[in-house]
Amino acid sequence: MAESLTGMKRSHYCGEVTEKLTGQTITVMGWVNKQRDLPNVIFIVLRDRTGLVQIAVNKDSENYGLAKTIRGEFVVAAKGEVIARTPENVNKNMPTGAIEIDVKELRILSESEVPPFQVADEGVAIDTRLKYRYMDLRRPEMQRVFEMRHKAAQSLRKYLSEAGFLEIETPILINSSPEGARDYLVPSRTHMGSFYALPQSPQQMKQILMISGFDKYFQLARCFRDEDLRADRQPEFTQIDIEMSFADENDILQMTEEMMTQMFKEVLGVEIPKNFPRISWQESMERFGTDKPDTRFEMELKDISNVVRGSDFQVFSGAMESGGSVRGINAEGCASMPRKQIDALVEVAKTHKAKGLAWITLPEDGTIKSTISKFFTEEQLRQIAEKFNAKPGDLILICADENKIVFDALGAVRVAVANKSGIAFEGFNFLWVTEFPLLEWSPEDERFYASTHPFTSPVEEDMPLLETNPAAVRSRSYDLVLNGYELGSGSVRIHRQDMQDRMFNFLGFTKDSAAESFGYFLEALKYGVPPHCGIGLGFDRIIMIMAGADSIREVIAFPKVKDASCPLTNAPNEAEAAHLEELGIKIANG
RNA sequence: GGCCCAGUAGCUCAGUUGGUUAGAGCGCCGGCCUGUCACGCCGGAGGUCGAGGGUUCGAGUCCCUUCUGGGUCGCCA
Repeated sequence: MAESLTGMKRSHYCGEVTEKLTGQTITVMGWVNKQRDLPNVIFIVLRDRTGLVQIAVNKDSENYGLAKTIRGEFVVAAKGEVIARTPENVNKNMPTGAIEIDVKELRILSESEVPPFQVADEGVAIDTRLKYRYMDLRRPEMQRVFEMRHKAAQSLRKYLSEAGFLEIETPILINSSPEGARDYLVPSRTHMGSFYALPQSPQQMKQILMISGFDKYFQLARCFRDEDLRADRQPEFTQIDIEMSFADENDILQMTEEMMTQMFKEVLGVEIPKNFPRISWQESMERFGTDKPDTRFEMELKDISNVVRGSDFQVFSGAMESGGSVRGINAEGCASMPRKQIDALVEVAKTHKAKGLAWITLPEDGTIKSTISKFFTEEQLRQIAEKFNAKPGDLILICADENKIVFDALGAVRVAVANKSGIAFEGFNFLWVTEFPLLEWSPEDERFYASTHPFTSPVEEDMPLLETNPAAVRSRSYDLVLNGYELGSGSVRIHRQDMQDRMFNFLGFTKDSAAESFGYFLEALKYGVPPHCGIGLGFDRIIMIMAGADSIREVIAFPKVKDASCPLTNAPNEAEAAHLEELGIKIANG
């Protein structure tokens, strides 16, 4: 039977019991990691969040009978003397392996049914782990992750506080915003038929805080987006949300760099080189085919449009005639890649709407082979290879199409090749990608939308293009990228009413529709707005990369699965009829 | 919404060309074992092969549908 705690007080964590405590009487409490029942003694290995320690109950002990009944995952309190083990009995695989606790008093604080899986097990399926997340989280590696997460949050708070930022909470129940991700809606009881929305980010509230005079703000803000999940995307996540006034992009970038390097140093002990590289969005696309390049390896894209111009190969000439381009990458040392693997790369390209890939191989014997040798002489092929600085043993993969498709396809193929060819991915390569296009054309709606949000400041000198070539207008925006992941983005905001009006006007808002969507915000813009800018960084994603995890679920205590449900709580669940009625809600097809 | 992958004991998995009573390791239960530490030894329990339908003399295995999970495209200001 489980007993109460009365009279026992934990004096040490399991992992803290070292040889220095030899001879002392201590009390530890924890979960039973393992029980070994030998003829004359029962060993129990206790676990808490600091580690493991072995306790021993001898056959002649009054606690022996109780110890016999102890099973895995029982919660146990043990008081006893720390004993130094004899040299031959030291367990070198355990940090506390030089000692054990000779139990004088033993209590079962709580019993456990046979657990669905063993805490020590590795490779348990994710849905099982999440259903019994409390068991899963007992695993030492999970405990380390959340310890790290905590340290990271502490480091950020310390840095920002010392830099003069104030942590201010913003509401979770806000208005739905017309652009951007799908909002989670919350029905209002007091305003039947009206809904709150959960924030996708505290964007407008933090800008209002700038208008309010809190010139440096931050928050570890919970954000919500009702969109499909990915390995690095959850519907509910934490953002390091920052905004500062009387500052421009240089201030934000420099501050963020300091904050991140300090955090990596404090949490991982890793020195990140100062001055993160900065490249424009345009350059990023042309060199890497993506706006979030993994720069731990090169394999950059090369434009060979000029080399193949005028060729008889319809795929190439057609792409260029319609304004596209012919580009490729050099998969170094991949000339002997099996056909099957190349086909897999072609499939990757096709996923991104490319019609296919052409390739040129340079076998070690100095010859040159290609899928397009029908259309090009050997000299022309060598000319192309030259463009890629290709040498014997290399494989060149080429894509021709409209630019967006070429970039998307080759960007994805570049990563796929890197994954396949066993390139060592080491270190933490931060970089800034700046000057994203301000606007994005939507073919379905036949109009431009703000690429980020409608408060992003354009690059001043591009403003005239708003009327002539809107797609070419750059924004004063910046993304922080780490190892191929977008950690977050930010921008200099529009702080002048006239420019904000011009943007809304361009985006097709009428005075009324703008007022309806952003009324309070537009109103606030009338009363003195400091120049300001900010950034939002995905905290979970940063921790994922720091922890070396391949899924964001590994660093969120209670994450959602693919369909945005929670295997532990079974959220979401159906509402009571009475509750719905109170809210004035009828479920269609119910 | 599309595409790809997986689903066999509590957990992780094997199961050949469609062929006898579906296996292993761990875990669990019982017994034994003079200090183990991934303790060891012996024995035992435990299965709707995700579900439903079909083909077949015969289906874990082939086909269809469906469910669950993972990845991804769309989507994600």
